[in-house]
Amino acid sequence: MPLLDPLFLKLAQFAPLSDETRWALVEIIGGVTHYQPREDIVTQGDETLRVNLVLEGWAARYATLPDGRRETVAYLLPGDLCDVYGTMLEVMDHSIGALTPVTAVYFPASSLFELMNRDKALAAALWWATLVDEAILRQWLVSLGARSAEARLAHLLCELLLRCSAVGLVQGSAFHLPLNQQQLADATGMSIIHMNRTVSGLRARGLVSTVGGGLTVPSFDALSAVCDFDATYLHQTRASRVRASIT
Amino acid sequence: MPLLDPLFLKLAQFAPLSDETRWALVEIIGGVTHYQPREDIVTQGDETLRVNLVLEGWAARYATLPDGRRETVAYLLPGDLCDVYGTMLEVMDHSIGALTPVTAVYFPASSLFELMNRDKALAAALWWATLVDEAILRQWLVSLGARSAEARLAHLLCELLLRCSAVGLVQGSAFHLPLNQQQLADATGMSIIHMNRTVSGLRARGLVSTVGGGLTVPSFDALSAVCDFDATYLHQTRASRVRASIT
DNA sequence: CGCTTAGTTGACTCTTCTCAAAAGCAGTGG
DNA sequence: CCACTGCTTTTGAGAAGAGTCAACTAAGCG
Repeated sequence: MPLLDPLFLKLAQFAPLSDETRWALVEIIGGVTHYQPREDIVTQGDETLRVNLVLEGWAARYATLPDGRRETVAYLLPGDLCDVYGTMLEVMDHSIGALTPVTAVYFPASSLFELMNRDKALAAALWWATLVDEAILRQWLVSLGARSAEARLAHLLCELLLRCSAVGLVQGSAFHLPLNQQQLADATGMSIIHMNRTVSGLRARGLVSTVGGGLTVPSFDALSAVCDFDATYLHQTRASRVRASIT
Repeated sequence: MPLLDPLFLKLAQFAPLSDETRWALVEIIGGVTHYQPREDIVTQGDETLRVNLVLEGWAARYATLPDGRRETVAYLLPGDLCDVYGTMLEVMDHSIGALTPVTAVYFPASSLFELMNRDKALAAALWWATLVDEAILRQWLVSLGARSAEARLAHLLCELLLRCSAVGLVQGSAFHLPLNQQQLADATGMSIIHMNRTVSGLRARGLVSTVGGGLTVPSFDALSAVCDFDATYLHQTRASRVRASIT
């Protein structure tokens, strides 16, 4: 079924799912929902009875600070599941909101658990996805703690390019990112003004271009050089890394 | 067995383990190892065949940058397991090193998986621990992205106080942290000099004191006020939160 | 008592933030 | 077709935060 293809493509980086598993997943879909930009998919304090899956568009995990500032701690792309094991914690300690128009489905947590109990290959693939999410979180921490503003942005773009590529969202050689500078600033811990100047810096060197909203990366290799990007932490298989290496 | 008590105390925050589970864990211990400060417990690139458990002392997950700088992305305290599901990824994408003298045991990953398959209560408790680790990672990200240096340090200290308290490492009302300023700087993305000035700032206000190495926190409440600390993300049960609320 | 490590302080530089305002760019309605 | 509006991007200037270099002090240890 094409509906869940982004998930299947993503998990195929670890191991392809069998047709039986795919059908079983389709059968336990609880519903499809559309979200507008800025709309919450899950809000801090919500109970964790559903496992959401983004199919189209971009979303973000974020925390809101007492002064109203928003800090993004993860991006969710098509194929990304939100909190497979979330029911282990009673409530969400942060929110998930749409950044662009988003189409998502959800699975009842109980149905998904039941399926994972029967289907060890699926369980392993979802563990893998959870661990990669954690590795991404660690890399973001390294970025904020130790990389310059420019390297921080470049590293983020490299990561997003590879993640998008894995789910078939990179056509040809250029990668286009549908986020505005405020959204990028929230994720990199910069003010929007500094983000603007950082973008300008990369653009002046031809590493990104800004046409029609968002950023476009013409060459992965050139960009990865400015931030010593090492893709190991994404734990993609060799096959998918080769597919991703379109520069 | 008192040996694994830190782990049992930690997991009791989610749900107490049965005696059977405790004995089963003791039986699959693969070995005990001691580490000196600066010594690696696991090194980037290592295969993930063992699951380490810290029993005494402090360790840290860290990444090394091209310029030699070290960024700490997590602290491991007594009771903390390293990468229960690590075998899902082929190699470690970062290192784990001792900060103080450390005593650790390890479980062969295969034995632990087998036990978790039989013992759903244990599996659930370890999932819980993994999810809390991820929540901590997100909070560190919020700290680095959006909090001031002073709030960053205060938030870290509040977190460590509660985590230590949960495993019985806080005696009386004062909490002592056996880390030096360089180690704290590595974890908060500051230079050691700025960490020194930040510590001085908190000390001048009586929020921490420095006697005989490391930091001591006399009052949790006073410190939590300077960083708007909200302990929800640690997902401790009410019982353990009450126990932890010694100020 | 000298050695080593950790903590402290000062001076200076550079990154990044804040405030403020202008410019570019849709979509809307007259 | 054009003014109007709201949103995003861009630019400037000054201030604050944080890093670097360098030197000095304090504390543990053989």
